[in-house]
Amino acid sequence: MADKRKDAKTAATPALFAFFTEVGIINQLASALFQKRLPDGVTVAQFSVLNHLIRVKDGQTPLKLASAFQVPKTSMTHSLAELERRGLVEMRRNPADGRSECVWLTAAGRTFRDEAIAALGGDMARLVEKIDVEAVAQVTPELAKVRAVLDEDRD
Amino acid sequence: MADKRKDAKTAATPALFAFFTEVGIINQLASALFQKRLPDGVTVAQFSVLNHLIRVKDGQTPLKLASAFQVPKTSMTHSLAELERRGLVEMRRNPADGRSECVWLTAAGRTFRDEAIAALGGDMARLVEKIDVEAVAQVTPELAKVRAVLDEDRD
DNA sequence: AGCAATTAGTGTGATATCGAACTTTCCGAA
DNA sequence: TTCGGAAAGTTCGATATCACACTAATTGCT
Repeated sequence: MADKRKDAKTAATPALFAFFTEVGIINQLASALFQKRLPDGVTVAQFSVLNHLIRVKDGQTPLKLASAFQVPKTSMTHSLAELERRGLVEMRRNPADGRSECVWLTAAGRTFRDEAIAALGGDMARLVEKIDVEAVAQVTPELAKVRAVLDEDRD
Repeated sequence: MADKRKDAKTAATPALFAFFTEVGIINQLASALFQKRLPDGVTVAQFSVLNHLIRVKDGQTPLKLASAFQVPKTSMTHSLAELERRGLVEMRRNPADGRSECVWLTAAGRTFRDEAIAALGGDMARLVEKIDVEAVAQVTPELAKVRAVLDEDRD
């Protein structure tokens, strides 16, 4: 019985690996597509931060964001500095902790995010023609589950 | 009718965007996890090239690989130089075209790839406990379809 | 054959990302 | 309260990635 379970697990690994491989490729292609639509010097990474602040919540500390994105804090510092330089986010003192700051979205930041998504409209419309959106919508919750597991598993 | 179809498409865009967002996060977390298991200076990008050469076929030109990964050829040159420095791939003249070279896996390259995947064994076993692998295996073909569409759509 | 246009790859300089060491601030224990 | 350790950011140096310009080789057209 234990053997049988172990075999099932061993057999499961390639399935997981194949899954992650597909995810990786899709991400690569989608990111490249997205990158083309973003204005001049804005990175997908920078947009992702902006998007995260809207999707989840703004007012977070840089370290919290670095942890959320699983990147070193130095990288986050850099991204945030660029976003701030563009006036898309604002750094304010953390009233609860003098060591840290909080990242707040500006009105320009929210507008920028909306416009960036809108700029994808043409691509999305084209893809919708070829992709079974309903099927995609159905698998998304399963992806969210996997994401939650990975998110909880790390560190 | 036309309006209805257009509405359906407009409504589909957020669904697609949500899907890509999940894919992006999963990729980020999985890559970070993978990166930790790779020996010293090997990047996920380099491993991906190695994996691609095995999954698809070796003997391809650097430009073909750059196109496959949607990265500039200069980046691919760099990755390949590093892989060659480590003796994981081998560059040979292209008998059919004097301008280009072909990338071939070495025995060490194949071994390296297998060991890298084996090094993930512990993580995979842990994840298998928490992830519904059967569900994941079922969505993978759908991901492959999306990947194929994106792959065909570009350029 | 000869020449223009195309293609494969490299060299260079700029930016992104990263790890390690350092500064400042906070927290908890004596 | 004071001091040692932990935590948040920054600075710095190294590597990865990228865009642009260039060289070398091939292809196609006449």
